[in-house]
Amino acid sequence: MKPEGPQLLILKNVARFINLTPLEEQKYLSLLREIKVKKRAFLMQAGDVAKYEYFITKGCLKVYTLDDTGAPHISMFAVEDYWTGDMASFITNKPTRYFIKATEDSELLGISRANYQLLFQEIPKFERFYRILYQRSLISYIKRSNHGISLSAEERYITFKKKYPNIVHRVTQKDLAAYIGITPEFMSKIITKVNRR
Amino acid sequence: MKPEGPQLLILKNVARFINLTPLEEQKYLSLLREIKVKKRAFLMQAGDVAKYEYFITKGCLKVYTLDDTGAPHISMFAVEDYWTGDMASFITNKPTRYFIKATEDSELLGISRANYQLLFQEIPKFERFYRILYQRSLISYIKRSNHGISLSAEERYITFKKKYPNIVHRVTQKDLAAYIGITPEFMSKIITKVNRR
DNA sequence: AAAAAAAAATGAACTAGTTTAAGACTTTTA
DNA sequence: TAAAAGTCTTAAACTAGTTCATTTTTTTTT
Repeated sequence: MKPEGPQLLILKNVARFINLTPLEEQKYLSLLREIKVKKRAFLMQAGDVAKYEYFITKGCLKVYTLDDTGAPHISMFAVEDYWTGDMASFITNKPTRYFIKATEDSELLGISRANYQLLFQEIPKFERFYRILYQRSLISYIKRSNHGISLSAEERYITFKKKYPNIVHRVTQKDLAAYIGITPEFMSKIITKVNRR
Repeated sequence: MKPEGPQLLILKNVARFINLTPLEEQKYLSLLREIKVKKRAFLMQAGDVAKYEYFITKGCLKVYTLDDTGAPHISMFAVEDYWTGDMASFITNKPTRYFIKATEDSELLGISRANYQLLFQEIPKFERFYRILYQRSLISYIKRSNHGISLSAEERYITFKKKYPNIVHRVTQKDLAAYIGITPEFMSKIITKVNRR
């Protein structure tokens, strides 16, 4: 049986950094599980232990925490061809503080902790794949953590818009505010101001 | 010849995630270069291409950028047993926007781009080492990028103090302010306020 | 050990971003 | 398709953090 649709997408993603033989591809796909979530459904909630790391093949999800006042802080929007999950919980087996909620009907491929570990034994090349994947994520999170601290809200909005032109229109302004780190009211003001130019 | 001092420290750091044979240890150490920098000297300046990734065996350094107003934003303090550098520049070979400056006389071990790549060929286990190292850094940068956006300056200071009790006293208040993302004046106020309790 | 330079403290006037509240608009549910 | 729930806008009063200016304290240089 030939891989298709979602499978092709994840194999292409992996092929950015490592070459797999057809046999290895089969093996890899066999370690993944297909998951579907309806809009507004949760993939994970605070208190859960993260059972999977996810690759998104369709849709959009938001990853967020709630602070002690109950206000949400979004740490990422995950769309097609992105990886997501709570790595800390996934590798330590401790409860997560994150929620992952679909903002559209979505489809994912999940790898369980057991299979993630098995993967490194069976196809050691995946150490390299994840080494490079994490290295790249690290670069962008280092940048984001600097931006969060050093840029104004307006600058952060403009940066986001430039970096993710495809995502801006797919999420609510409220969620965008929770990502940028400001109130929805101030987000509204910024957007009015920026678009006026 | 037996490894000692700085060499022992880096081998111990690596041994957290992978086991090396004595021969592999020798090979690894042969790919590293010892570097010393005096207090206030630069290891890297904006415009340079990052030639090395560094492991600190002694001292303290600050990694920072300057914004368009010339204000510094510190992205990390690197002390003994920490890894640092500008990974984006190191792997893409493009000029960095970072400065790395010693805040104390410091000693480091550096690995060049060529040797970094050679390392993965000669001792593939290092893919695993870096996979785990980057995975862990990623977890802490994701947290930091959320904190930068969602916590008040006072909360960020308290969090820093709790996480790096050994570093707080080693850096100036001004540098701490540039790390937390506030003015030195406001940092001074926060410290007075927090210590008053 | 003195002079110079940098860091820290303090305060007053300012600005970016929050809070609260209310009305208009859009999407979801029954 | 009407009602309910959530989202967006606007505005006034507020607060966290900045800016600018001055003095004191600490560190560095000679």
